[in-house]
Amino acid sequence: MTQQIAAERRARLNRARVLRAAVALADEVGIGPLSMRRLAQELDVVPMALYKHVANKEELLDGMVDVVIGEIDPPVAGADWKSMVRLRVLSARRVLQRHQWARRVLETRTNPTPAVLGYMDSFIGMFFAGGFSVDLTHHVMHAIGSRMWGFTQELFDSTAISEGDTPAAVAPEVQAAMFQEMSASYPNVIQVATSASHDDGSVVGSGCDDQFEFEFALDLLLDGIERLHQRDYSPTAARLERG
Amino acid sequence: MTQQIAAERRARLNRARVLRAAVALADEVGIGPLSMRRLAQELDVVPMALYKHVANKEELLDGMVDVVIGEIDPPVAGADWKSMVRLRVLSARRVLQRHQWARRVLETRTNPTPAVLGYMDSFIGMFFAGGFSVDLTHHVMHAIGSRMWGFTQELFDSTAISEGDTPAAVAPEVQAAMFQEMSASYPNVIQVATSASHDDGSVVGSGCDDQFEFEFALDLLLDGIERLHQRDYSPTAARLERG
DNA sequence: CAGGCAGGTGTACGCCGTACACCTCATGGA
DNA sequence: TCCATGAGGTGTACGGCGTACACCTGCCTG
Repeated sequence: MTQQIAAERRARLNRARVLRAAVALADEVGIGPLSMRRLAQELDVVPMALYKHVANKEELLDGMVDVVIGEIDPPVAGADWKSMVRLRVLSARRVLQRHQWARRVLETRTNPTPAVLGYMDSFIGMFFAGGFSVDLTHHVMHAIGSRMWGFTQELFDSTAISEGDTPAAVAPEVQAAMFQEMSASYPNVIQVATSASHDDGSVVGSGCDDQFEFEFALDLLLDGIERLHQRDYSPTAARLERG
Repeated sequence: MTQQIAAERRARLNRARVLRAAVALADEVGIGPLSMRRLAQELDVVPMALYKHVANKEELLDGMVDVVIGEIDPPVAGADWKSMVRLRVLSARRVLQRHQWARRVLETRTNPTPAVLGYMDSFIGMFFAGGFSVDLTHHVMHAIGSRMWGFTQELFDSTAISEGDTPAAVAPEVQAAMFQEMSASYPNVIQVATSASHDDGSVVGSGCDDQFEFEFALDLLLDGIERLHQRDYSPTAARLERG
C-alpha cells in the first residue's frame, strides 16, 4: 500500500537510478553540459540530493564508467587467445561508441574502480590462458594500452567537434580557399586526408572508415604480438642483454 | 628613455609572454589549477587583461600547445624512414615529458592549430620520403595515433595521481591488507603489475620502466609497419577484396 | 598639440561543485 | 499505539570559474 503511494509520487532516488540517469543524460547532451545541477534537474530533485548517493562528482563519473563497462560482453569461451582478445576489444568498442563521452571520462579517472580492475583482470587472463608468460603479458598490455577499451586516441577526429555547437556551415568558395591554403601549407596532410575520401571534398578526412582503421591497427598489433609469442620472446631478457 | 621607464615598470604584456607564462605555470602547478585568474595574477595583471591577447581560454590552451610543439626537434636528415620516425617520436616524448599537462591538453583540442598541422605534415613527409604510398601512409598514421606525440594513453599510471594532492601515506599493515584483497579479487592484475617491480612492493606497478615500455610498443608497431611496406601491402586493396 | 587606438581596469553575471544546517517522514522497537 | 531514529530530500550560501561590457590611460601618429 505504502509502496503504491510511493510509486504514485516521485520514485525514490538511489545510487543506481542516479548513475543510470547520468549515463542517459551524458549520452544525450554530452559530458560537458553534464553538471550535478543539470542531472538533479533531470531527476526532478534539488542538486544537493544527489550527494546522498554519490560522494562527489568524481565518484559520479566513476560510477558512470562502471555502468558502461558492465555493458561489455564477457570473453567468449573456447577460442584461441587472439580471437578472444579481438572480439572482446571490438565489443568494448561498440559499447564505447554508444557512449561517446565514456572515452574522455575513462581517460580522466585517476584510480581504477573495481569494474575497471575486473575488466583488466579478465583481459590479462586471456593472455595467460593463451600461454603467455607474465612478463610478456605485462609488456603486451602496455603496448595495447587504451586499445583494450576499443578506442584509439584519435586526435582531431571529425566526430570530436559534435559536442554542442554545430560547425557553422561556410560558403563553398570559402571552403575552396581554405583548401587551397591548406594545400600550400600542409601538402602531405592534405594528400593523406583526402586519400580515402574521394567522394566528399571535406578537408578533414571524414570520409575514412574509422572501424576499418581501428581493426587495421589492432590486427597490426595482434600480429606483432603473436610473432613475439611464437618465438618465445622475452622483452625483459632482451632488455637485459641490450643493457 | 621611455623604454627605460617602461622597463622599470612592469613589462608590457604580449601574446608570447602570456603563453610562456601559461606554460611555465602549468609546468609548475599542473593544468587543473591553471585558470585565467591565476595566470593573470602570476603576470601581475587583472584577469581581463589577458583577453586582449588571447580570445578565450581555449585559444590560450591552443597557444600553449603550439609553444610545446615548437620544442620538438626537427626530423634528422639523411636517415632511413624508420629511424627518422623513431627519433622524432622519442624527441616528442621528451618534450611531452617536460610538460606533463600537454598530453591532456593535446587530447582535448577540437581543431588542430597550424603548429599541430605542421608537425603532422612533416611527420607524414617522413613516410613519403621512405617510399610509402599515400594510402599506406594514411593507415599507418591511424595506427600510430597519439604515439606520434610520444605518449600512450596510460590509463591509471602512477604519475597521474601526482596532480595536486599527495597520495596520503597509509600504514604498512593497511597496505598489506589491500594487497591481500586485490590478490583475491584481481589475481591476474596483481601478477602482471608486480612482475617488473620486484624491488618495491607497491600495488600499482610503479617499478616498471615507462620508457622501455614505450619503446617496446613503438618498435612493435614500426616493425609491423616495415613488414607491410616491404611486401608492398595495400590496406585498401586488402579491404576491397575482403569486403 | 589633437585624436585615436592598443592595452590595462572594474564591475558584474551566470555558471559550477559542494559545505552545512535543516526538515520530513517511513520504520522498527517498546 | 507511539515515539525515537536515521535515511533521504531541501534551502541557503560560499568561493571559484570564464568572460561580457563599459571604462580609463597613455603612447604614437598626423
